[in-house]
Amino acid sequence: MDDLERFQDFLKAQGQKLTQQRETILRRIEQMEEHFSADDLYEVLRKERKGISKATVYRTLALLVEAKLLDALDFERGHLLYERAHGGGEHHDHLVCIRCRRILEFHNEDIERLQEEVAKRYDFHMISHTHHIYGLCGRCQRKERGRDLSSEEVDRPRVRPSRRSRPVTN
Amino acid sequence: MDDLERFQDFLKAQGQKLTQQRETILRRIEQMEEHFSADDLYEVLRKERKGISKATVYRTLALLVEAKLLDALDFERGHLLYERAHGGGEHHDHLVCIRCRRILEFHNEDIERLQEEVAKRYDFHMISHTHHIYGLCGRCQRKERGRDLSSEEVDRPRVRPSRRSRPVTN
DNA sequence: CTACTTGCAAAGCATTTGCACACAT
DNA sequence: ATGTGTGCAAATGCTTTGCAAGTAG
Repeated sequence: MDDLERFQDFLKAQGQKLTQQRETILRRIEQMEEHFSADDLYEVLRKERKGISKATVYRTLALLVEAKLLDALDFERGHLLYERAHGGGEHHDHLVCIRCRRILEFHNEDIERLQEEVAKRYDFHMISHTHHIYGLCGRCQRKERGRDLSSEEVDRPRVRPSRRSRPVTN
Repeated sequence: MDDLERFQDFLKAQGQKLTQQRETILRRIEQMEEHFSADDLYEVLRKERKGISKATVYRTLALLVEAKLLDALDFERGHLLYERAHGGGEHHDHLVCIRCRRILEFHNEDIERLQEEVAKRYDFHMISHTHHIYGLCGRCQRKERGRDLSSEEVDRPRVRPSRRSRPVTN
């Protein structure tokens, strides 16, 4: 059972339809890079003359998240990023390079377990979590060599966005 | 040395001024609840007839974050929340109740250590991190008793925001 | 058939910005 | 004085929505 069937089942289950646009979008997503924004996807479709509106892109992405075929991630203030869902499998978290915006994934069983304990200690029923580590990836550390890494520009990303490179928040 | 002095020093260091508005805002923040949005603060000031514009509220919050007197948090898609910075002290993370929006704080040294290891393993220079656990606080779990907790309404917060209660993303 | 979808343009929201005026130092 | 800061309103950027027309089942 592939994603398309899964999507169709999901849609049928709520009396919704598998349209041309929805199918096109699902297929195109299979070839997107790991993390993409609604606009990234819209641009790709537009360049390929698929004639799908931005509204439909947004609506379909939301459906795919509901169908658990995509996960929505929220590291960049101002817009969501999507990634293919690792089908019920292992959860993963992210290392986000604040310089080049590259995103690495990690999974650590010990951390997963410890956070369960934390939740229990607070009488908290954990449903999901996000764990983002912000910093410089290997490549960017090397580029930074010589520059002052502790300067606020890196160490304290500002809240006031610079529109070019988004700030990192806690 | 209190926050006001610290802020003044920070401002002076960059040739900026401590204005009436900035002082009023700083003082008012000391009486805000733990986590507040720019708009929460603006509303309070407006009700108290302080005559401070929204633009100034935003500009001042950004300054306070730069001055490390506030931290900006980003759990809710669409707007930032601020909290008083725990002066250089111990970092903490958050448990966010998706039902009542209450936010609890936690600190776990083991997790902190493990994530350092993860970063190292990926040749990543960690600068900051965020770790948010979403779920139901004890109070809301009890209220939920009898309802179907695994229903998508709770288990799979949708991307499509309901405008009233914001969705949770990963 | 007929309810669900789409495209378009307009609306929303939180936040930022341009500008003329006001104010700390 | 003079460079900063402020209020206002307009601009942004991403995302959602209303509505008339199109389409899947």
